[in-house]
Amino acid sequence: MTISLTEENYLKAIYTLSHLFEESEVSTNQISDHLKNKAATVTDMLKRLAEKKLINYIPYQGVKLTEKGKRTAIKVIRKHRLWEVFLVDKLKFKWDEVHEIAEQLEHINSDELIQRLDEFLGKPKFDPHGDPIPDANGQLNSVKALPLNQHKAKGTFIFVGVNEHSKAFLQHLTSIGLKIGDAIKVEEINEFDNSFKVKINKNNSQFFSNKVASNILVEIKK
Amino acid sequence: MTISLTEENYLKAIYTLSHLFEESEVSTNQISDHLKNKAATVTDMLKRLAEKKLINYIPYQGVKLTEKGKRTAIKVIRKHRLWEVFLVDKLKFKWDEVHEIAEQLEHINSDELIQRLDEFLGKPKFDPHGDPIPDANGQLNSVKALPLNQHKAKGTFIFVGVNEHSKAFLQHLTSIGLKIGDAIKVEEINEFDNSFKVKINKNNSQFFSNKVASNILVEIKK
DNA sequence: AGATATTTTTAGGTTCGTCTAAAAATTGTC
DNA sequence: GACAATTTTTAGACGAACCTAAAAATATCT
Repeated sequence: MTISLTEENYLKAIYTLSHLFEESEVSTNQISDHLKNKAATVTDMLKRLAEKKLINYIPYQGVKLTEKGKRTAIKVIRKHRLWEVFLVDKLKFKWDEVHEIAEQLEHINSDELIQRLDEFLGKPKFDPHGDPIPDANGQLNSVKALPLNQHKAKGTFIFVGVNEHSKAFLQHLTSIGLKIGDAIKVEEINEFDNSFKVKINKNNSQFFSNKVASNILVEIKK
Repeated sequence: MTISLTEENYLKAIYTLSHLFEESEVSTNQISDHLKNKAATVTDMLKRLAEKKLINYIPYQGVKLTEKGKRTAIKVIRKHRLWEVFLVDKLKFKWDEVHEIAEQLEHINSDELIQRLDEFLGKPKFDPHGDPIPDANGQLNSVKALPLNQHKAKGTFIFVGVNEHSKAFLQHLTSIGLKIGDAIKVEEINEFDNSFKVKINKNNSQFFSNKVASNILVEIKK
């Protein structure tokens, strides 16, 4: 059974949406917003994916991926993230330039290719935005870092990833001089708007709105 | 105006077929054989390509690429060959394993990607089968090497490319120990069947049927 | 609980890329 | 030059992936 490029994109969308908080059912409208398709179009596709046993679909009740659907989605995500590493590490693209190209490359079909690409890149564990890369068996580094704004106390953190992948946000981080791996020392938390005054790598003072802080994933520095 | 993956494949097919001998018109049946589609399907597509000014099409008379069509076809060929170099040089695929994957990769759409890939690979002039890679302006190294069987005299040649890209043929060449760049010394030409007795790199004696010799492109060794 | 608002599905239509069967044009032959 | 063979096009159909408009189911609000 073959899975079309479009079907792969639906599976990926369902996977992503179902993991936004804890694992949950996904509604037709959520998918339609995410993929910018009409809800009627989504319903059509959900029926076909259910036919193919890639999702469990009960009309009006939302959908969940089956094991098979989940495997397919994770494989696409693996490919996407590996290609992003290739584009940044080998072709020297900036981290805000690779998403659209990886959206195309993720659909290239060849297990051998992915295996060799993975080796060529040194079996990376994270993509350029800090997102974990599933291994060949679909295992994902499950420890999810928390957004900076959920840490309610001052302290020093390591910037390990982003929650938002838009060009605008990524370019903003670049422009203030923040990259994956940098240290972020929280010096003040403003109660009234939950904004943060921080120092990046000891010498670069910056101000983060709560919105920015909510999209910066950090680990506590040991 | 966007050109679909399918349209790109038709343009590439027309380009390839029109350059088999000297530049010539291509018939509906030639395309239908090459792409393994029915002639009726080809006719439909030719009408659409003509609409888009990618080909000149006169019913019953065959087709020719317009300048625009030619540019598009050459770009796809450039991408195909660059990706083949990537697969062989960087990912260590064998030369007989890369065609199908490159058929997919050739449709990835990003000028920036191709430019950077070209640089990453060291701006190669030939792909792993010895086919010339068009430059960014679509210029092709026009000096076409001749098949070994068209040289009617003994002498020493350099193996620079193949006329036939099937897995079976490429594996055959590998199995007899012949690779691009090797010297081929013609020691005998048999008149009755135009077969060749040769020596590869001074110590490897081989026998080439005319069919094999017709698919091996060589230059005279200086 | 009943009325209203929202979400989701159904019904019917479009374009792309394919097909088969039949008709038309071109080519080859005597 | 007429008839046969071959090539090509036309006509009509189908599945995939989208759409709009309308109907049905579910959720919300007093």
